[in-house]
Amino acid sequence: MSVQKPSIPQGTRDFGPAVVARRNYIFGVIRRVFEKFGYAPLETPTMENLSVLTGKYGEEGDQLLFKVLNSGDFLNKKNAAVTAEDLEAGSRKVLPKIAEKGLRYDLTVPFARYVVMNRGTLTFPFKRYQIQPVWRADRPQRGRYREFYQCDADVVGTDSLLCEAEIVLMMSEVLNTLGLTEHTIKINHRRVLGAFYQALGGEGTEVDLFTAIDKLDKIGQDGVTRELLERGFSEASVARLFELLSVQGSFAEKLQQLQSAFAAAQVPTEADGSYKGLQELGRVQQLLQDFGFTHFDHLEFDPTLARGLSYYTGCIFEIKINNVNMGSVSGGGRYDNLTGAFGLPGVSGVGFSFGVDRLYDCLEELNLFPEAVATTTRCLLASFDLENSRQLLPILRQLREAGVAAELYPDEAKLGKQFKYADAKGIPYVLLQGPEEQAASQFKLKELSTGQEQLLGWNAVLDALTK
RNA sequence: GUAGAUAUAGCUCAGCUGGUUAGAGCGUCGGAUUGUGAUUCCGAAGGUCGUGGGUUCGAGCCCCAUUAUUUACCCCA
Repeated sequence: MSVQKPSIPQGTRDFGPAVVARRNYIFGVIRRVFEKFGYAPLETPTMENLSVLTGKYGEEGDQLLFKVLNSGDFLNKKNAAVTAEDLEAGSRKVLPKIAEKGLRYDLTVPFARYVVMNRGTLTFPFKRYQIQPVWRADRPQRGRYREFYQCDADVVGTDSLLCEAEIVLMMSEVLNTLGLTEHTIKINHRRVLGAFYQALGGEGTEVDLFTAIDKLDKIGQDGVTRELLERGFSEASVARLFELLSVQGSFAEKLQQLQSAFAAAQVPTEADGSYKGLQELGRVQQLLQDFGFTHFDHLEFDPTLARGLSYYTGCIFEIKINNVNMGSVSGGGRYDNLTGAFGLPGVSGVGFSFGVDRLYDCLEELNLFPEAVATTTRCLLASFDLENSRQLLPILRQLREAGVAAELYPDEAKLGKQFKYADAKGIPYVLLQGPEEQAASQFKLKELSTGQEQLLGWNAVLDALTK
């Protein structure tokens, strides 16, 4: 039998020790911010029933679900789960009979399911964060993986715009703590997009309009124009749209300009004469100001921001790192009827998600990972021979009892090899006690970064390693 | 699903219009140094050139197929 080359599935990765340490650093920053804002941790199963997942992400999303094959021989003649007629009818008919579970596609839908299942025991408003991997059967490419981590924070059970404001605060704090200062937090409102659609007089479909608008910064005005004309919008409407989108200036100025533009286009208002989308965006900005938010230069009202997920109904968010060519590292928004699909209507939720894998790629490209964090071992005990190793074992124990991460080189090897090992692993100290030191009842401690060696008594060694 | 690119040592890559025994850097291992890493010097191991077929006196190089990887579109974190 020939030896096969090992491999891992497309779009998945191994994470070596150094990478895990740096990923944990990112997780730690995000977790601390979430907890500081009062969010509690939640974990849900890797697998959900397909009935929970399907139909929540649109037709494309359903195709990107990883399905888990049922156990058992479903083609067995007796008690066959799949009949000849099923096979005749095609995969649509066969699939539900051979797969009833799937890997989670995001963290929001499992969260909604959890809320509905536990509604009796939860205290509302319920704030939860969740840091777990999700899977998508996508074509991998730059910044896109088939298995990746999301870090979600969501609130359900309140309409308060304070939640939206706090999302901006959390986004800003995480990015600044990580050193990703060249970022833009983009915010828009689904009802603003809706108003655009109304201002154009009801041609085409909302979805076509929104997905086209969303691409503006990517394919430019010409590209968007071409796409809209193909989708049945008139040239006059497209011209009108770009007039509306051309608003300039500060957050407040853009709101003001759109207010007048919508009125001029006779877009219907709420009973109180306002446009809800614009009004809510204004309130969020006001709340941030009252809180003392200081990074308004990184917050942008972007009327072209659309985002694909169809369930957003209020504010929508997205983060772009400006000095790295990478898709968005975070996104989110409000959904008025999050739990409706599971039989609990009228519960509003708002939340957002960080993509750790993309954040990692950004930090690496910009060289923003702090030094250190690499190895856990602080001190390597080097030995001269087996007898010496035996004598070092109690020393090893005492170091560990003192809380010093320490290891003894397990094989009989030359000192050079042992030092090389420490160096390669990033271990800062090497401790040894050969015949010379033993005679003097002392130890030799070498700090690899400086190359300095000291002859020390046991207490001094402990001092040096625990300080 | 659509389109392009790539595949040569553990890693990153050279390899001329097709011509002897396929190279470099890094890494690994050994030695210079049987009590000292990162630095220096010397040496060694390591390749069915992704796989299968074809053209040719001769193929890492040309042609066809196939697989894998990767980039872009769609969509998204």
